[in-house]
Amino acid sequence: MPLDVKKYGECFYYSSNTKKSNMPQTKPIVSVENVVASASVDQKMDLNEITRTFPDVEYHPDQFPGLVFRLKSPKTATLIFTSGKMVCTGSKSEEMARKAVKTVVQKLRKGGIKVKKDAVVEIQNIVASINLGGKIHLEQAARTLPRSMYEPEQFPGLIHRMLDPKTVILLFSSGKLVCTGAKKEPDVYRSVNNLHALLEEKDLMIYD
Amino acid sequence: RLRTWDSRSQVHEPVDRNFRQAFSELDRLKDKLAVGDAVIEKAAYIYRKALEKGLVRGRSISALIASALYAACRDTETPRTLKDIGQASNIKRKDIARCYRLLLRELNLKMPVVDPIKCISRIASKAGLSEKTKRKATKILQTAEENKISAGKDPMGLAAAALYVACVTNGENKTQRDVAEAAGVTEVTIRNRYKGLKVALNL
DNA sequence: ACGTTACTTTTCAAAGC
DNA sequence: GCTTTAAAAAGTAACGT
Repeated sequence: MPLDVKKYGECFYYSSNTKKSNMPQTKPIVSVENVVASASVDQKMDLNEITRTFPDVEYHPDQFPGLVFRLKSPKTATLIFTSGKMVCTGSKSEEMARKAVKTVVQKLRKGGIKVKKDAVVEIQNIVASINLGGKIHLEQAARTLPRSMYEPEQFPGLIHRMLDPKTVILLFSSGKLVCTGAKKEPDVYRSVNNLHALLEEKDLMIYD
Repeated sequence: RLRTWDSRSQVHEPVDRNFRQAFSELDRLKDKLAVGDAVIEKAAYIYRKALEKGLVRGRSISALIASALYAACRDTETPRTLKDIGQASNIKRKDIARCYRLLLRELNLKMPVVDPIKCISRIASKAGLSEKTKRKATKILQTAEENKISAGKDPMGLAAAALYVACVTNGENKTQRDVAEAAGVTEVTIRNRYKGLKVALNL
């Protein structure tokens, strides 16, 4: 469980007498679910050699040019390409993603694969789930939120494209959200706060 | 039938060739889906806009026509599902849905949310249900929307469940399977929507 | 009529077709 | 555009029992 859940668990609501009118009634609970990072060791890699020394990897060059290197801890999947570039998915935090890439490089070296430099890691995408603590009036939101699409025949959530930060947020009538596209964790929080304030402002939240 | 559009086209340009192909396809879909002229004209208008914006480049014309037609149905509140358009056009539902979302984004179109009440007639006629049952189902859905249990749910599933409940209360002998088949949803979906319906309606 | 698994949507990088 | 990887949300679907 993320640190935030415990923190918010103790003091979930603002007391009604101190609540400012423009303030959300609840504090959103945010949980980072997945981090995608790209990395590069800046050298050519022999994927067949890696396949020979690590029997658990998946490498089907006719299907996909990347080799799949899975770690049990942190539970991640790293794609390794012949160029020495990599893509690491499945981390629950930015730091975990960096640690996962380091672990992969360490394992390669222990297996006898020469890797001269340490990998340079860049965070590409962060996916988070959020609970706003109140229901959302979805069809009203579909009419009033700009850059939004709500097509229940195709998907139960409303898709909203936020411009700043540039993220995409999926809104569900339960009051839960999914925020994706962020490159920094603070951008997730900014996106959620922006949207939450907007929903409050437009009277699209329903609290019990 | 498409003389209006032909006269506006410039016969020797590639654009015209594109329009002729597009509109003959639209004409074919018109009969298959039994939609009115107003819907076809709207679809043609949306397609023209997409062409002007260069959205056709590298994309299948048929898929775009089908998507424009779906968009026109949505805009005119003509109840046709992606499945309907898919079967009539022989284009995968997923591809039509993807093109449709692209049209919404790139042309900044805003569609009304599908009203399940508008789906009742189509399902009822396919399943051969009475006018009385249709009226009952409409009332059920009106109450359901007031209790906002519709959010996020497939409009066809909601309408099908309402019709099934209406059949039971009116003593019309139709099985969940009959209604599900007419609506293009599964019996499981009717059962699931029915659960929410009986809570909202104290059934 | 269950339960399980799997698919729908969004995001992003990688190399190649 | 497609291929692969991961993850959440809630709904629908298709299996098997």
